[in-house]
Amino acid sequence: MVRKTKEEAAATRDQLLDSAESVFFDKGFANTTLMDVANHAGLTRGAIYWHFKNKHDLFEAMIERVHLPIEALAEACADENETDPLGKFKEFSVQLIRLIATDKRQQRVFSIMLHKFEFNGDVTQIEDRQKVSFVECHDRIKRTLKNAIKRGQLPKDLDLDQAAQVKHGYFTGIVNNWLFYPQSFDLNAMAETIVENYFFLLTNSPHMRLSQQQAVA
Amino acid sequence: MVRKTKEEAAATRDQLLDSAESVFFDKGFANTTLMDVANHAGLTRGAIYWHFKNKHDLFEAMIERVHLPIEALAEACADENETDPLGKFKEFSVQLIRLIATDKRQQRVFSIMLHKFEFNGDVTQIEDRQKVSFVECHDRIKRTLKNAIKRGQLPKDLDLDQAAQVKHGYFTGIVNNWLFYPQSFDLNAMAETIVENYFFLLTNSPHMRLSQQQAVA
DNA sequence: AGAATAAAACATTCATGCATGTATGTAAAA
DNA sequence: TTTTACATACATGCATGAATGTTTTATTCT
Repeated sequence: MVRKTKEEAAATRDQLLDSAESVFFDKGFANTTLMDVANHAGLTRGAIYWHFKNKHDLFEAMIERVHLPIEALAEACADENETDPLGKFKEFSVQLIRLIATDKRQQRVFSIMLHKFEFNGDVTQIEDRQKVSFVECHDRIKRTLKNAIKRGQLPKDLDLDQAAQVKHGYFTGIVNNWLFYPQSFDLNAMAETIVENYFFLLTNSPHMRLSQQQAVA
Repeated sequence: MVRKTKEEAAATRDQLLDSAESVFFDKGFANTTLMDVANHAGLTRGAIYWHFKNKHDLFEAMIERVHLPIEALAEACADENETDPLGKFKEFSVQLIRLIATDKRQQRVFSIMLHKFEFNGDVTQIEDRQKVSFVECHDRIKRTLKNAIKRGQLPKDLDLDQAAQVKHGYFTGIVNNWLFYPQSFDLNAMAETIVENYFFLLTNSPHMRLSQQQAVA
């Protein structure tokens, strides 16, 4: 039983990615063998080396599979022509938290990224990719907030950079903690409150505004 | 040149811990060899196996060295007899961020914990230790806030659990992001603003309060 | 249309290197 | 003389990557 058709081959590839998610989540990235992944899929290492260049290539493919659709959603919030950027942003933020809180696949992949994978000196490709996402995310938030200011939804002297930094840190921090210790609180139930608190800061906190000197400069 | 005196042996142990910090930070935990650590210290693996049980034991010792003093400071904030718990808490929070922002050793160790080490199924000891710290930290924050409420520094209907969760997530999230990408913003400069924003939420955000039903129950 | 050929989609086998743990050696301190 | 504080040497296992094998599908030639 070799040489499947194109669709069967694609299914095999997905199987391998599913296995990678499962095994990386259970054993951690560095600690899992490609044989582990292959066995879990009922295949051999030969299949992995056919579909992917190596272990890191497999990892990147696994990340991309869940990362791309989320990025598309986030990008929609940052659209200049969006007439309710703040509302859209708020809605997206709650949805994303809820998604992570309920979808097993998202939980596994995010958990792997945050707690079951380590950055080491020689594999800069993955770290670089993460940094690009990091910067893009920060930029997207800033564009969204800028549009919200333009449309009078947020104060004009809002410190955009800080607001973006706080949003990114605050949200990922809470998700990070929950993924590390899911029993510690109910993420799904807290989703709205978490988001509301951030937007409360945006509109009300004097510490989120540009200082006089910064505003002048 | 063997058989040093007690003090020299202790110095060797510290050297090994220093090397571990440096090499783990550069190459990641899983990717570094005990020979790497030994070589960096100008010693051999024999020295490591004398002072530590194995690689994980070395790791835990490295963590404890920076963890213990910080925990002691945090515990002081949670003291019931503290007359200004909120002020102490705020001061400590700023100091901790500043410490991480300026002290190279703290940066390395925290960075290793957050980005250069992964949890794998078989080594539950380290993960369990982290979870204990996690719960202790959460409990400490709650005790501190409770004392602050008792002394009229915070509203009585503050949602303690949520406030603790937000604090932990928000702070570690921002530090996490900065350690991952230090060039992205100036953590030291932002320290006070970060903290002020959290305390603004504590005293002003309606979403940080217990809902009527929760308050009754 | 049927045969021949190529190429896809894996499985199997092989060679290599390297990290770990342990066992043993050794010199100085107690 | 024993024990400490390491260094050196050894045995083991295992994961990787590449090489080769195998079968079926797709393509081309006649």
